[in-house]
Order: sequence, then structure tokens, then C-alpha cells
Amino acid sequence: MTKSFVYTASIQDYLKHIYLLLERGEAVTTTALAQRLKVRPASVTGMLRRLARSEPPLIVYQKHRGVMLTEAGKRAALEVIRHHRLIETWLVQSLGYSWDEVHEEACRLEHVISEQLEARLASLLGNPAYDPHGDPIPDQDLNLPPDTTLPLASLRPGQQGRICRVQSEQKELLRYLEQKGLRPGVSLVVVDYSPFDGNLTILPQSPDASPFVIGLAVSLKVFVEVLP
Amino acid sequence: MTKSFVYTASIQDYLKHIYLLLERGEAVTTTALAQRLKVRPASVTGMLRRLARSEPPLIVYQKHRGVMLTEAGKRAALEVIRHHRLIETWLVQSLGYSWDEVHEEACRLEHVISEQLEARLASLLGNPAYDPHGDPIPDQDLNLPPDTTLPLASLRPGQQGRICRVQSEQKELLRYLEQKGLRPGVSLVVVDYSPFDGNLTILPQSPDASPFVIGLAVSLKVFVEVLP
DNA sequence: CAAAAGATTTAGTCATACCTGAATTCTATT
DNA sequence: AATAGAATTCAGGTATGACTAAATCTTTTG
Repeated sequence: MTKSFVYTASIQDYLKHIYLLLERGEAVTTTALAQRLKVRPASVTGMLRRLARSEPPLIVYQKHRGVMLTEAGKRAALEVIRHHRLIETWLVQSLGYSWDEVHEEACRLEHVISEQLEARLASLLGNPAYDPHGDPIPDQDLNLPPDTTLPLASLRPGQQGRICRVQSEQKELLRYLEQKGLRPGVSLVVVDYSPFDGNLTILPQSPDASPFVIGLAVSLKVFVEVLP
Repeated sequence: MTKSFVYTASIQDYLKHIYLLLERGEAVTTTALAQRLKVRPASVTGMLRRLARSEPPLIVYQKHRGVMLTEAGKRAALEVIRHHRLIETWLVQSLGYSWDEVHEEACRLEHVISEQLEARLASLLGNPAYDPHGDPIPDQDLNLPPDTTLPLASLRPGQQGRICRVQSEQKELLRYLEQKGLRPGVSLVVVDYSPFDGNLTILPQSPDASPFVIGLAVSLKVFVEVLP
């Protein structure tokens, strides 16, 4: 058995979500984890103790003070995330899934693919650095590409950006954005900004697009590279 | 969740192996199942009771008398087998695995792919009816293609056959046959037969092949279609 | 700063899904 | 009818994790 399988699916899920919270700069609280994992906070505390006491320790955990991943924990998390994102890419590129359909499938497959399959899948897909949502895929050594993106919400009228990433697993949101023509690779110009509600009016740079308004909640989940 | 996931991996494995034993005409004994599943006979008895009492019942089980699959049990078994064989086909056709490398990977993946993925995979591969070992793949409605093959062991000198199936998961055997040029699709002529040990001398119908001897144990695992 | 609110942890349970050895019972063979 | 071998029952064990309720800690707020 390869290294990534010494951990149960559940342990891998905890590590994955800890990593994802850290990655987004959100606080890794017991409650946040409980929500994501759909368990009770008490269960999270229990698992955090296990992760901290495991050999090797996967997290550093001081009660009431929060959680950090150890090197081993980070590796395990990135391994699962690499699996997840490669699988999502495969489902879209090779099997004709749309980007709102891939998440659950990837969540089940990510725990059972071997290192060999991971490698061959990556190679089949051309060693992609980003998945269909623009999420970065750790490379074979689990290194991530540098991230120079900003949330769309931070752009102001006149500024131009290219969409790099849509950070959401919500089917409806993804379908909505898809339908508005907002997906990674698309450029857009900000036309207006309302300081009261944070709404942005944007114009995608595609021939048949017209300007429309996008709310703060959404524009915080869309990440862009600012264009000169 | 789709139907195939109401059963645990372990239940699916029991059903699969019951089906495979039945398919090969071998007796579905407690010991045979225990060997295949690498557990003790006592554990098998325990699980058989569960499978018989489950709702719907998956097997008909009278103690000391053997096991039959119910319709539901057969469907569940065929579902897993379809997954397994489609995945093996995919690994070979799309990812460049050799036929001796695919079994373990398929054994893990077969339990976690959705009906949707199953369908798309099948379609990507052109709805294959046979996997890389020549094992028949149940179609979407779980029907199997008719089987008109005979074990190579039953051919006699002068008879010609085309290999349809190699019924083994043993890596070494598969590699050996591969190297001898014996894989599904290949035609051969039987040149000699020894009634004492059951050895067959065969000549593959390929340009650079020379006759060689194949033992009874092996020739019972290779299935051919007799050619006129 | 004290009290309330909110988040987190502890303690004690429960549940699932198996597996096991040892003793027993059944079946088939001779 | 004795016996070998196969199968079953019994009582118990392990591994994962989840849960509630009560206690404790931290943060906020009047």
C-alpha cells in the first residue's frame, strides 16, 4: 500500500478541510470544521485529539487555540487535494462532465486511487496546474503554483481582470456563472461599483456579452488576475 | 446516493465472489469464500446470515446446504462486476496499464463510482462487451453476452481456436502468457496432446511464433472459441 | 470588570461493521 | 456407526467514529 492509504477516508477529509480553511485564510475553528464535515463540534474535538496524537502527528493542536498542520499533515492533505483536483479535471476533460457535477464524484474517488493511477492520470491530462474551477493542483512533489490572484470584489471601475478561479462547490452558483459566461480564462472589465452594497457591474470581454451586476458574496468567490 | 452504494464494500465483495464462484461452476462453499476474501470461515458464515436476512434478501442460504443469489443479490454482484471490468478496460485502454496491473486498482475503485460515471466510462470506451482479460462486461441492464467458449484444455491436435478469455488475476501467469503472445484475439493450433499429463503443444498463429507446451493448469484458465 | 453569550472540550455512550478462536454440530465417507 | 472434514454457533473483540449533556474556556458587551 502506498503512503496515502495509511489514513482512513475520514482522517483524509479532516486534513483536507483543515488545509482548505487555512488556504482561504479562514479560521480553522471547531465549528467551521464541524459544518464542513457535517458532524457535531464535539466529534471534531475528538478527531483533532487523534490527529495530534497520531504517529507521526498530523496537526499541532492546543485546545481552544486552534490548529496547525504539521509537515506530515500538510503532505497528506495535499495528496488528497491533488487526487481530488486531478479527478475533477479528468471528469471534465475526458468524460464530458460539467464543472458543477464533479465534486461529489471526486470526493469519493480521491481516497482510493493509487500513486500509480495518480501519476498516469496527471500525465494523460498533460500535468495540469489547475482544475476546472481554477483551483491549483499540487504537482507530483506537492508544490503549488504561486498565486497572484485577487478576489473580483477588490476591483474598481475601469480595472480589467482575467478570471482564474471560482472558489465554490455550490452547484447552483457554478451553473449561474457558467451561464453568465464567467469561467476561468474569461476577461472582464469593471464598469461600476456601489460602495453601499458592494455590487459590481461587470462586462465580460466576449462578443455577445452585456454588462450585469454581481453581488459581493459572489465577487468574493471569483478570483482574477488584474490586467494592465 | 445511487442504488449500488447502499451496500458496503465488504458486502459487495462477498456478493461478487459468490457470483464469480457460481459463474465458474465452482461450489460456493464457506471455505472457498473464506479463502478468496481472506477471512476465516466463521466470518463467512456470519456474513452469509446477514446477506440472507438483509432487506431485500441478497442470497438464499440454508446452512450446510449452500448459497444461491437472489435477483437483488445477482444485480448487486453484476453491478460491481460491471464496474470492475469497465475500470480494468479503462486502465488498459486509456491509461496504458498492462493487463496484469489492473486488478487491485479496480478492486478499490469498483465500490465508489456512481452510475453516472459508470455510464460515461462505458460510453468513452465504446461500450465494450469484454475487458482486457476477455471477461464479459455486463451491459447497462446487467445482461451478459452469450458465452460460447471452451477451455483450451479441451482442444485436441489439429483443432484451431481463438483465445477469448484468460480467467486469472495472477500477475505472473498473465505476464507469462503475454510474453508467449497468448492474449484474447490470438488464434492458435493444437499440435500435440499428452494424455498422461494433459500437456498441450500449441502454435500461435502469429508470424514469429514457434510451438510450445502448455500445462493443464494453465490451459484450463484459457478459454477459446473453436475455429472450423 | 462582571456577566452573558458563544465556542469548545470532556465524559460517558452508542452504533456499525466487521473479524476471531474455540467448541459444537452437521454431512459425507468408509 | 465411526470418523474426518466442513460448517456453524457462541461469546467476545477491535476499529472508527459519531452523539448528547454537562462543564469549561474565551470573547463580547453593557
